[in-house]
Amino acid sequence: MARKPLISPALLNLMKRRDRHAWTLDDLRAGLVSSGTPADFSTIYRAAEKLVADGAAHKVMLDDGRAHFELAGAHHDHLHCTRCDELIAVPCVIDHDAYSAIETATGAAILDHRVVLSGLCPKCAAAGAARAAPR
Amino acid sequence: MARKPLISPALLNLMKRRDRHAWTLDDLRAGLVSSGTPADFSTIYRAAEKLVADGAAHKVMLDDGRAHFELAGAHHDHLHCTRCDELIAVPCVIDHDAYSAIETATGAAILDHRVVLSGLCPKCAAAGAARAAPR
DNA sequence: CTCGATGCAAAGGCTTTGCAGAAAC
DNA sequence: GTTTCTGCAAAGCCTTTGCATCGAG
Repeated sequence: MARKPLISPALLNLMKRRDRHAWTLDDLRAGLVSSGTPADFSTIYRAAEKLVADGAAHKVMLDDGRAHFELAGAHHDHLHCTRCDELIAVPCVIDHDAYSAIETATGAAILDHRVVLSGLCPKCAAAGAARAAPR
Repeated sequence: MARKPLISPALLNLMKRRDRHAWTLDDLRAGLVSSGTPADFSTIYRAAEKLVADGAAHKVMLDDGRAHFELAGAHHDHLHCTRCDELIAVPCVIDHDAYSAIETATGAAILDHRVVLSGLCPKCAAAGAARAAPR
């Protein structure tokens, strides 16, 4: 080894924050800046990819075409708020009976799944009930 | 109105083919070429977006960072084959009890969901059983 | 000196838009 | 003439990579 990594641990630390579950590269950079350790996109990108490769984080691609990184942990699904655009973790909603039924019926080998619910997060749903939902 | 659309109907026709469920812009262009109606990316893009806007098609973003278009129809989920890279339609695997439980528990307003199972499609699973799964 | 981490800058891949020409009315 | 579809070309947005540098061992 040759040089002590500064960004990777800073990223891990950042991603532990509870006010956000998933981070785009932009989010990560902004977070690093505000925590006093600004870094280049390429550095953040490489560090984030490394976390994914090491299994410490997951990469989720949303319909906005951007990658969202999150800490690895207990399996969960996602709720993408169409109003505030945040990605929130929710319990798994997969019906495992249907799941395995597909495998036996079709012969497919399902290794993993990814669910993204879309709608309003609790915060926006509450706000939307009073005001009016855009879009 | 002023000019008769050539590409939109050709797209719809193409997407009805049963040998493929979801189409990237590249797939669509290749399909149009082989059906004798080649078109520009921008034209295809605009026609596809129009189909989506009209509700005739859906746009699904996968982890490869590319948009996949499919005809709108009965709700279904997806299986993304990690070997042949195709996107296959499978029955819905959502547990609607868990689904609504989240809504009541968190106050979120879930409008839609998107599931992408990943693994081997039946064809590749069969092939993989004999040979050996790469990746 | 050697090797990994970092920043800068440029390249890539796919999507999206601006503009002008062509076709239907 | 007016409107809309189309192709060409260029711009954009993010992601990804090449290269030189820096710093710890």
